[in-house]
Amino acid sequence: MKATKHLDCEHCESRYKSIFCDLKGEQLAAINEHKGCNIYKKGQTIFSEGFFPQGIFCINSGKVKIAQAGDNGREQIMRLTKEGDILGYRALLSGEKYSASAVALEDCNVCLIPKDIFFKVIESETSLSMQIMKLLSHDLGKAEHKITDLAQKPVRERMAEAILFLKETYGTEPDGKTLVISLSREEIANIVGTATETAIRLLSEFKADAIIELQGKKIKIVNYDKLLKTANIHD
Amino acid sequence: MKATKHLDCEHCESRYKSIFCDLKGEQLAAINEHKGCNIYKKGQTIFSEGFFPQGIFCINSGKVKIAQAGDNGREQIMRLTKEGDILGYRALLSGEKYSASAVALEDCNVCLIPKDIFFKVIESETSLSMQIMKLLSHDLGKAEHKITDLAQKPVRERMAEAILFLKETYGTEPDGKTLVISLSREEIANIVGTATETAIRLLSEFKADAIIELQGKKIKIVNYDKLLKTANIHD
DNA sequence: CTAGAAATATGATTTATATCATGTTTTATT
DNA sequence: AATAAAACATGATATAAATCATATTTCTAG
Repeated sequence: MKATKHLDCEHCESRYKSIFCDLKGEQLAAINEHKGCNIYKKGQTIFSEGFFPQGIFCINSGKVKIAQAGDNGREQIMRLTKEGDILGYRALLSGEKYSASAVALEDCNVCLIPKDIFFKVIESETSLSMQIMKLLSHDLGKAEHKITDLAQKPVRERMAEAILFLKETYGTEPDGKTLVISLSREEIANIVGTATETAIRLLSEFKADAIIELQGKKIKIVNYDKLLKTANIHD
Repeated sequence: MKATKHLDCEHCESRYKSIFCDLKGEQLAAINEHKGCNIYKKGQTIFSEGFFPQGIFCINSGKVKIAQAGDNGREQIMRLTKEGDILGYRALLSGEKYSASAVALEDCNVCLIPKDIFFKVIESETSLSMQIMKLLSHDLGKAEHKITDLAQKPVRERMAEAILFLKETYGTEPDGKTLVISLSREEIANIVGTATETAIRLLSEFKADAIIELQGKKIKIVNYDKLLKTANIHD
């Protein structure tokens, strides 16, 4: 982690996509003045499970994974985030320790808003509270869906769903097929909730079934319909 | 479902344990005036997955399960609630359809606050927003923990954890050991995320291991330490 | 009070998936 | 460029847990 030149909130491209999109004037100025900006290199930890939050992080650029460590040490990836997303709000708002760690998947520019400033702004701006409630309840919906999946769906379906999720979250290259995000097989396994070998095997199977193509860590979806069918999603 | 006599919010015992505990005066009056009170018999559905919420439910008395239907029709129980808890806020706040159904586990007294009243009160009362954010982020933390559990822990450990969870949620009879809540084996399986037969077998095993005693649907924890150890919980 | 239907229990069998083992390729480091 | 280390790949095997099958008990409705 390394401090970097101050990124101005008012003209921050990422802000428009964030929960702070409606903020202006005094409140925006307060955040802008007190926040700190840092660069995290790929692989660096932004915050760690078990610690108390000191504020809330805004991602200006870069991708981040939020993962929980299971008993056996194996990580479970809960969420993947990108520019415009905020990090660490769950723990901050519930008054608990971080229940997961945030690790940069690539070089990131991240700002930290101190907690007292954040709470002050929340109190004076009802629309922000609403945005956060919306965000939290959406997250909760996703999490609950994942619970049902894990409890009921076979790994193959979950793998297909995970690939769709990666496409949805980070999009594709101009060809509309190759996923922008590059993850290790182990990380993919930790999204799906399976053993690394199983994940590798399934990806090979999908390739053999002409659903995807693989080169290195890059995944190209060559038969979207079949992938969708494999995921077995209803509604 | 059957309308019942109006329950007065101001003197509602359950309210003190709820997110509405700090409300008073005008806002409380508004809710009190516009809400409806209903009785749900055991087994009746309070709201159903896939529908848009019309308001928020307050449980005055009774226990309720919140469950999601998986593809195969099998239910996954997400949460269990009791008097003082509110229901249906996730969908209402995210602006989505209900992602789960709520079913009475016993006869319940439930009030419904229309959504426009609810939103009006939220806007005029910052502390309520904070309460809701706290509630949502706590729920989210629980859900994420469950995801890691499902992905990584064996059924036996999850079953032990589920029994501890039932004790924590609904408490015990005066003996301090017998769980107050009675669930079918199938429902227990749907909390743990396993097949009904497996749940039955595990309960029999726990009994054979002198961890619990069983009579009918009643579960008595006779060796709490061993149960805790079986659940294999750290921190 | 009895018949039928659920729910519970338990055994036998199958199957999905984890684990173990080993080889190959890719990536990082000196 | 050479060597080590990590990531990837794939086969063989083990095993946890699902499914299938069939009693038995408990609940429910007439």
